[in-house]
Amino acid sequence: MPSRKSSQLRTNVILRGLDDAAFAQVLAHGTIVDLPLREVVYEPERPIDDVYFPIDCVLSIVTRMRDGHQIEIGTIGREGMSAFPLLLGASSTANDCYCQVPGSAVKISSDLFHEMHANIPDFRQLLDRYLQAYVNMLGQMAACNRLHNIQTRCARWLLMTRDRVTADEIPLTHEYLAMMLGTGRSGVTIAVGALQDAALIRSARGTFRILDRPGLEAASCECYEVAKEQFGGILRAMEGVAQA
Amino acid sequence: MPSRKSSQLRTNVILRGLDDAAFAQVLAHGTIVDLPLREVVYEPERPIDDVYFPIDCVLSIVTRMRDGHQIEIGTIGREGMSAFPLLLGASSTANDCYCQVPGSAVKISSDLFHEMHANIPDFRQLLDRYLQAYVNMLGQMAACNRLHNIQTRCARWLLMTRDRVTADEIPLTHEYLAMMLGTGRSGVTIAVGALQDAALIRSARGTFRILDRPGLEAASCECYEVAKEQFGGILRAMEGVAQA
DNA sequence: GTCGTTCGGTACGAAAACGACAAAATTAAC
DNA sequence: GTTAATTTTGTCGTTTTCGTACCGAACGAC
Repeated sequence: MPSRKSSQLRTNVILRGLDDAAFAQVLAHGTIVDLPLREVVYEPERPIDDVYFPIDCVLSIVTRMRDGHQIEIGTIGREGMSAFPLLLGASSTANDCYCQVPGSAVKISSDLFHEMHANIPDFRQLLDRYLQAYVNMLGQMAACNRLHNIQTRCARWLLMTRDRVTADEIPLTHEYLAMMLGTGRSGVTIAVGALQDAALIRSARGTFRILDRPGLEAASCECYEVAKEQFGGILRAMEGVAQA
Repeated sequence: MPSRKSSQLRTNVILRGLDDAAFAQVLAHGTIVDLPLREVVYEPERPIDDVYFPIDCVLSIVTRMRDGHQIEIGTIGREGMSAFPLLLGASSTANDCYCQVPGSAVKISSDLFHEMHANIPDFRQLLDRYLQAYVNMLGQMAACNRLHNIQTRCARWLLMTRDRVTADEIPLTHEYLAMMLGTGRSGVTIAVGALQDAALIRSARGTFRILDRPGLEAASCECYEVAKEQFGGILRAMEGVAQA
C-alpha cells in the first residue's frame, strides 16, 4: 500500500494511536481504497469480511425498517472505524453501513482486525473507549431524533459531517439528508432554506457549504456539542496512548 | 441475604447464568433491596458504586436534555443488569438510570462486579452478549423514536415493560409514560384511549393492564419484536452457558 | 440545441404537538 | 365524615410539523 504517505493514513485517529510495529502490520496487510457514494460497508444477513478506517470519507450507520424507511443512527469518520459488530463479538449486524461522503479509507480484513484486537492491549483499550463514545452517542441520537426539530438536527448533521471530512464542501442532496434525518425531503428543503437565509450555509444542487461555523453551532441542537465532546474524548485518549 | 429463596433470585437471567460458586459469591456479598418508584440507580457526575440485577422491577435509562426534557433510551429488567457504563470501562455515565416500576433487585458493589467480570469468563461472555443486545436496541430505539407514532410506541413500551415484570398490572401515570416516550401528556392520553377503545388495554388512574396481548403486539410497531428478539438471544445464550 | 433525468421549491390536506383548562379520582386535613 | 388540596385524566383550540403531489430549474447525454 505505498500509494500514499503513511503520515496521511495517520489522519485516522485510531491508526494514529497504533505503535509503529502495529501500524507496519496494517501497512503490510491492508489496502487503501476509495469508497464511492453509497458503497456498502456491511449489512444485515451478511458476514463482515473487512474493517474500514476512514481517512476522509464518512460512513453512515443506518437502521432500516420493514417498510423501507431508514434513518441514520451513527456516523463514522476519521475518528473511528467500522467494526462495532465485531467489537461486540458478533459476526453479523442489525444495521446497514454505507458510504455517505465519498473518500478514502484503509481497509483490513476482519481476521487481521481480530488478531490485532486480541494481541495489542493499547489497540483494545482505544477501541473500548471508542465503543463507549459510540454508545453514548447512540443514546444522544435516540433522544435527539425525538426531541429536536428538523432545522436544529439539520445543523447538527452538517457540523458532525464537516468535522469528519477534510473538504469544506459536503456533497449531498436534500433527499439523502432527509433520509439521514428520518424525515421527508420537503421539510429538509424548508430547514435548509432557513439556514441559508440566515447566511449560515449555502446549498446548491447536491452540495452544502458551511459559511458561518459558530453561527451554525448556535443554530444546532446541543447534541452536536455532546457528541463532539464524546469523540473529543477519543482524541485525548488516543494522544495518551500514543505517548506511551 | 437469606430473606428470599435463592431460586427466586435466579429469576434474573444474568444471575441464572452464573455457576454455583459465582452465585454463592453474590449471595455472600450482595443484598436484596426493594427499589421504590423513581429511586436513582445512577446519574451523571456521580460515581457508580453499585450494580443492580432486577428481579421484578424495571429500570429506565434516560437521556436528559439541558432544557429538562427527558426521554427513555433503554430499559433494564430481569433480563439484565445496570452496569453498562462500568462494562464499557467508564466510572461515570452520560445518562440517568432510575426505577420506573417498583420491585426488588439484587445489589452488589461495583468492586465485586469488576472482580467477577475479570475472573469469570462465562460471566464476561454473557455480559458481552448482553451489551451487544443493548447496543442493537439503542439503534432500534433511535430509529423508532423518529419514525413511529405515539400509539404504536405506546403499545411497544407497554409490551416491553410487561415482559420484564411478573405482575400483570403496570403502575404508571400517563404523565410518566409521556416522559418515557418523549412526548406531551395529552398525546399519550389520546393514544391510550384508542388502545382502550380497541379493548387491548385498560388504563385507570395510575395503572395499566394488558387485556389482549396478541392484539397489542399487532398494534405495536415492529420495534417490539426486534427488541424482543435481541433479548431473546440473551436468554438462549444464557441457557447455553448454564449447561456448560 | 433537445430530451430525459435528477434535484429543489411550493402548496395543501392531514396528523401531531403544545398549552391551557376542566372534570374526576384520590389523598390529606381537620 | 366532611371538606379541602392534590394528583391524574379528558378535552379543546391553536400552532407546528409532516407527507404527498406537483411544478419548475439545473444538469447530463446525445
